[in-house]
Amino acid sequence: MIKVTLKDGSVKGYQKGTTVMQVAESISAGLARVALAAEIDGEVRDLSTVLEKDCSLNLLTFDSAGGKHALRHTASHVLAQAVKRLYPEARLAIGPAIENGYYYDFDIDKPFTSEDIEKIEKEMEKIVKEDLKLERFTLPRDEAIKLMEEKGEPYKVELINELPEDAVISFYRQGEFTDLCAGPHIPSTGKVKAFKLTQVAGAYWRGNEKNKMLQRIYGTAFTKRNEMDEYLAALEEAKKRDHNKLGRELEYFTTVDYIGQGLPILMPKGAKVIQLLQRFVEDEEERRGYMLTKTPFMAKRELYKISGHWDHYRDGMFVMGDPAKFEDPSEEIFALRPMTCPFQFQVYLNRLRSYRELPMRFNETSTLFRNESSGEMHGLIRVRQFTISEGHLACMPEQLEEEFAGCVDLAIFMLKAVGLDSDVSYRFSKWDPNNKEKYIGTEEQWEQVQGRMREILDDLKIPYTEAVGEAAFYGPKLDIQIKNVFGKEDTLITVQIDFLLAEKFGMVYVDRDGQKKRPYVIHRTSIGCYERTLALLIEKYAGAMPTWLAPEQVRILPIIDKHHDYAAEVCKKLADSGIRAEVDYRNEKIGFKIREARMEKVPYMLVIGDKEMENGQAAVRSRKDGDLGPMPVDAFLSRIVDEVKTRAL
RNA sequence: GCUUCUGUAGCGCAGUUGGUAGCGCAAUUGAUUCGUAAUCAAUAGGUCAGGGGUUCGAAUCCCCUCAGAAGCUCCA
Repeated sequence: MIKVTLKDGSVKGYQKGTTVMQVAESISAGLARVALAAEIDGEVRDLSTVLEKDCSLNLLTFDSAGGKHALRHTASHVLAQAVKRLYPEARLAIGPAIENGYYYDFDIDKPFTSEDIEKIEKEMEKIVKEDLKLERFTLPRDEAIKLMEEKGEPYKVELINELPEDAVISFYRQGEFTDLCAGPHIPSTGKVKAFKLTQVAGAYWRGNEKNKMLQRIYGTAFTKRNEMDEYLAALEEAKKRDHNKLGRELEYFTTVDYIGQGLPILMPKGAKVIQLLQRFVEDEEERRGYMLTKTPFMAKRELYKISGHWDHYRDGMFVMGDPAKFEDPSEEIFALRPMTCPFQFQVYLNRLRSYRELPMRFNETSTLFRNESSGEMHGLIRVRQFTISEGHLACMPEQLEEEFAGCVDLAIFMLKAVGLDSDVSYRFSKWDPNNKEKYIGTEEQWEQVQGRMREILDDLKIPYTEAVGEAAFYGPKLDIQIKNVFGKEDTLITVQIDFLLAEKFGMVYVDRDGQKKRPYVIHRTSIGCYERTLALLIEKYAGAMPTWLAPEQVRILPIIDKHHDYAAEVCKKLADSGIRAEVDYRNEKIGFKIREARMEKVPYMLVIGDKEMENGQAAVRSRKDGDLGPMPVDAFLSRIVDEVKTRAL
C-alpha cells in the first residue's frame, strides 16, 4: 500500500501500481471526467502515471494552468497529426503550449493558405472524434534517433541529439502519429472539445534568423465551446482598446504614408498628454537633484566609434550619406542619435570632476532615432523616432546602490502617478556569454558588473526574472516590462549599470586621496518612452484619461445660443485656474452634444441653461458618475482643481 | 529584414464569372432655439494606396513599390 496525500490534505491508501486516473475515479466520476493532468509531488504528469510510492497528488482540471497547458499541448499534437495526414511531406519542428493556446512549427515548401487551415481544422475535428488514446513510451537515445530517422524527421533528430546525457527521451503516440515530447498530455484526443486555429506565421527554426523559416500555425483550445467563445469575445473587446485603433479614432495621433513607417504625427490631444507627462517628469527630476541638459540630435561618426555604437549598434542607426563612404576617414559622416549617453557624457567630461561633486545626475527629454526593421513598427509602441525621459548618473562605487535605488524609486513613483504600477514586471537583463561579439568589455567586467547588480536587486527586494542576452551592448539592465492590450510584453522603463562606456570615454573623478578613479554610470529612464507610455495609457483607460492627463478636461455645453456668453465666462474662469475647457457652441440639441463629449471621453461636461445662468451655477455631468446636478461654478472648480492636483486616477 | 494576410470617400463597410463605383456615419448648406448618449432635409466628396503589365475593356487577374495587421528575428 502507498499513501497519497490529496489537495485538501486528506490521505488515502492505494495499491502500489495504481494509476492517477484510478485515483481520480475513486474520488468521483465527475472529477475523473474533468481531470486533464496531475501534479505529483509538485511535478505535472499524465493521468496514466503509475504511482509507485507515497506522494502528494493534485488533480488538475482546465481551471488550473497545468491543466490548460496539458490540453493545449495535446491540441498541438492533434494539429501536427492532421497536418501529417494531409501533407505527409511536412517535417515536424516543435509544438508547445503557450499562454492562451499553442502552436506547431512545420517545415513545408508551400506555405499554408486559409483553405489549408480550414482543411486542417476539419481533419483535427476527425481526430478529436476518433478519441485516440495518448500513450507515453521512452526509448534509449540510439533507438529514439533511429525511430525519428525512419519517420523522416530531421528536426526531431537534432533535438534528441541536444538533450542532456541523462535525459529521459519520451514519446507520445496517438493512433498512427508519434511525436517526441516531454509531456504531459491529456489521456485522449476526445477531450479537446473546442479548438480553433487562429493564425499562420513564419518563424525561424530555433528562433535564429540565419536558420530556415518554418510555417507556424497558432491555435487555441478549450474543454468547452462556450469557454472558447468567451475567450474570443474577450479578444474582440481587447481590440477595441488597441491604442493603434482608439488612438487614431480619438485623434491622439495619425500616420502618413509619405512620411514613413514608424514616424507618427502626434495630434493636439496626443501632444498635450505627452507635454503634461514631460513637465511632470522634468519637475519631479529637478526635485530629485537632476540637472537638465539639451544635447544635439546628431553627431559625427567619430563619437559613435568611441562609444561603440558604430560597431555594435549601426544597424539600429540612421547614418547620413553614401554607405560606400561610411568607412572613408576623409569623409565627414553624420548619424542621428539612437541614444543620448555619449552626448550627455560630454557634460561630465567638460572638466575634471571631484569626488565632492558626485553623484551627478543629468536628465534630458530626449528624442532618439532608431532604424527599426520594417516589420517591427506598431502604432506608438515601436517607432523610429521617439522621446524618452533619459538620464545618466555618475557616482562612486560606494554610492551605486543608493543611486540605483533612487532610480527605481523614481520609476515606481512615475508608474503610480499614471496608474500603471500594478501592471509591470521586473526583468534582470544579462549578457549572453555565448555571443560575445554583441558586447563591449571583457567577461570579467561583465561578471563583475552583473554580480554587483544582482546584489543590489536582491538588497532592494525587487521581484525580478532573469533574461540572458537581453542586456544593452555596454551593460546589464533592470527592465520594467509591461504588457499591451494583446498581452505582448514591451520594456517601458530601464535602469542600467555601466562601467564600460565610462572607460571608453575616459570618465574619471579625483578621489579624496588625489587619485583619478572611474565612476560608475547609471543609464535610466523615469517614465520611459513617452510615445509608448501614451499608447499604454490609451489602452489602460480605453481612451478615458484620468482628469489630470485628459487633453480636454471640461466641455461646456450651452443649451441654446442665449447661453453662449455665460458659457464663455465659465470657460474663462476655468482656464484662469489652469483647467483645459472648451465650449461647444454648435447649434445642436443638448443630447447630441453630450453624446459627442462622451464619445470623446471628456471627464466633465457642464450643461448651461437658464437656471444655471441665473444662479451662477453649472449642471455637472461626470464621465464616471453621470449627472451630478447643478452646483456653483466655484464649487465645481475647486473639485476639479483638487482632482488635478492630487492626480486622482 | 522574413512568413502570412490586408489596402475602395475623413471613418466603418458593399461592390457577383473583368463592362471605369455605392451604403451608413462624419463634412458642407438650409431649416429647427431645443434640458442630459444621435432633429430634419438637401448638397458635395473617389486617378478604387502608387506604378507597371495582361485585355477591346481592370477596383476585380499578374508583377513591383509604399503603407497597415499578426507572428518570427531585433529592440525602448
